[in-house]
Amino acid sequence: MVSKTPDISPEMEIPDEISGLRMTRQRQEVYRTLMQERNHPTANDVFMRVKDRLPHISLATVYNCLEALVQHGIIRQVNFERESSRYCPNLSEHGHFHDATTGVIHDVDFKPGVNLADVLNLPPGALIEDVEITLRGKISTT
Amino acid sequence: MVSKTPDISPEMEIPDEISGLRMTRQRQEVYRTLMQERNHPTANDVFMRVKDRLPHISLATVYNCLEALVQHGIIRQVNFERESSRYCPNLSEHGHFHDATTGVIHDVDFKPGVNLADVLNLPPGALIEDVEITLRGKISTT
DNA sequence: ATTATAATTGGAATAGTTCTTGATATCGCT
DNA sequence: AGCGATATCAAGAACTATTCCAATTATAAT
Repeated sequence: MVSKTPDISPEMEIPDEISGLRMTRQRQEVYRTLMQERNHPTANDVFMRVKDRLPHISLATVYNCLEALVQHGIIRQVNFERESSRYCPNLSEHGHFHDATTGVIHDVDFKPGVNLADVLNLPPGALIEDVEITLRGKISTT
Repeated sequence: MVSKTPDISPEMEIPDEISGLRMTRQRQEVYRTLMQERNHPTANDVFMRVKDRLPHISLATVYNCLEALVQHGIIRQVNFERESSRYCPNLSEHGHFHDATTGVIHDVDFKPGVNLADVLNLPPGALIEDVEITLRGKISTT
């Protein structure tokens, strides 16, 4: 993984509120799962994982929690082609490299000092609000 | 639109075969539609448009045609978030800027000489096979 | 405590896309 | 041209990820 964020233990305290979002038990567990599983899990992955700790949670709730977390800028939603959305708690602006052989998704940071507007011919007046950079390919081990 | 490609008239000849793909009547019309409608139409948009010329065509066939064209590198499939896939015949490596106010999608070219590997911290050994760059934002008219 | 608001659940509904099956068309060969 | 093999098409059913809905439960505010 190119980009790192501090590890969170299974028992880590998660505050009652993050950026104005009330952290209910369900949201805490969803968020904790994302912090532990750094492999860009899908909503269903999260669901299965969280069920260990909250056996009564529903998939709809996981979707609700994920959406709330995304809405409040606490996590990011990542889409690959038409596959299920994936979620990651890495908030730094970054892209993703999808290794076609292993299926692993690697976070990809910008090199320091790089500005998208320097690299792309944007339409005049364009104000970027969100960037999604997705690469697919192989990793040569040789 | 930042990037341009030659216009194609409604009656334009389309060869019997493009890059090894047999161009059936249906594929021709689907392809022709994409060449005329440069607004990144969805499969359904294409379907409705093609029906004028081939009233018996089915949506499934449009999907089949689009997939065949994508598979053979004749067109590109573009995804925004979880919306319907869109298709474009602009083969040059480029990204897309989605204007949140108007809904218009602008092609965005790289500035000349830009290499992705110069800009991103790729995982070691990464061989990029496909790039998808999607920007969302507004265009200030002031 | 009581009321109001927000969150959760489970299941039903939706949308986009893919799959299936049988019919049609096209290709390669004689 | 005829014939079998292969590819394509059409129509609708099926599938999957996600969202919606209505009822219940939890939390916050007074």
